[in-house]
Amino acid sequence: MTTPHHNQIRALIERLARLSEAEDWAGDLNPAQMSALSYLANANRFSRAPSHVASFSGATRGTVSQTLRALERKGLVTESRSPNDRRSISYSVTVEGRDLALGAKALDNAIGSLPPARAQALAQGLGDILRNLLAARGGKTFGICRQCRHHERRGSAGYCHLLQLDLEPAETEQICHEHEPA
Amino acid sequence: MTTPHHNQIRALIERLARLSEAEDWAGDLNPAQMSALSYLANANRFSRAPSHVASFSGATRGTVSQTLRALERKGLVTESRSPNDRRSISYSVTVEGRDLALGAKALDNAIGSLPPARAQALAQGLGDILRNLLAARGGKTFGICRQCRHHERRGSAGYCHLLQLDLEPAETEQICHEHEPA
DNA sequence: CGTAATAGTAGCGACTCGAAACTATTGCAA
DNA sequence: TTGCAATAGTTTCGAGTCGCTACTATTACG
Repeated sequence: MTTPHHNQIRALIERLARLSEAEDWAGDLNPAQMSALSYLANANRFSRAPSHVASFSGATRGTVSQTLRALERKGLVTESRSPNDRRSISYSVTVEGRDLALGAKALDNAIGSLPPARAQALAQGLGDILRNLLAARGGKTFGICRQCRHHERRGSAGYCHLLQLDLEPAETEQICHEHEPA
Repeated sequence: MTTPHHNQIRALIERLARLSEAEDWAGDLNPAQMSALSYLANANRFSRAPSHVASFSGATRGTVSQTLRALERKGLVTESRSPNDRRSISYSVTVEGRDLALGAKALDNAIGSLPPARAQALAQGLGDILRNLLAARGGKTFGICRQCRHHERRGSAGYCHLLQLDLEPAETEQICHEHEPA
């Protein structure tokens, strides 16, 4: 029993994303690459493996593997194997990659014209939808470290009770694949 | 001057769309095909040409041409050439295509769980963003006939002052490529 | 009339997509 | 300790998207 409103909102979300992605092509990247690059630029050091990107984007590991190779060929990310677990790989974003990932897009400007109160309501509503969707499909939340159940604030820095690790101030603002809502 | 909030909202929109599109693949259609099919299922008889789909989705005519051929091979749309202008083509959605296009998606359920007031605010905010974005890139609005500047209501039916045509009741609820906000 | 604009198509190369089959490493249990 | 299962990532495949450029057909207009 979905009212016309639900279809309308879904249509809006998908059309906005499609128009926004049409812009990515101009910058020598396609949407999947931009999405992966943007994720890597905001993820902490425990969350930059191909499988994390796959889980975040809803794609398979095989597809993500190719996307990351494409990004590496373009000099936007570099791969580094872990000494602990020699199966796993962590990708780092280069300076060029960071510039590309953090650049402002036309959609940002369109959002920026909104009154702050409306933007606030929008962020909340979209956040609710995302949580509902992830709950339904059993996906991870990929939230910000600082807002995690396992996070303990220590001044400007922090501590993760799950990994039992001290966290630098910058790390507490990054995306973590272990994130769980408080 | 984009505040962190703008990036966050854009990230939410793109992630929601990406997760939603990941579902389309399961149903033998890819996101571009589903988007085109969904558009055609809701567009009026003046707005079902390849160039209209291209303008709506932000893709090129060449790309859309191939997408529509794929949909035709799958028996979801049929092409019909116009007797008036023999250059132009109008696509119609078959019964199978309509079932596929109008089926509910997981994202709809996630949206359906929102309180009506929040859903209302969401639809307004997203609509504002879309209008801003289209104004910036000079795109058409592709709104609903009934909400157009050229529309005159005549009982349950209507009249278009631009095309100087009588409109059947069902047509006044469809998407029109000539749509201009009131 | 002829030239310009419009509508759509064809072919190219790079890439995504899922699926399935594959290698290499690590974990665990008998 | 040995052996099997789970995990992490890659490879290959075919279908299809993507922008791009070059192309045909039709229509509009000066």
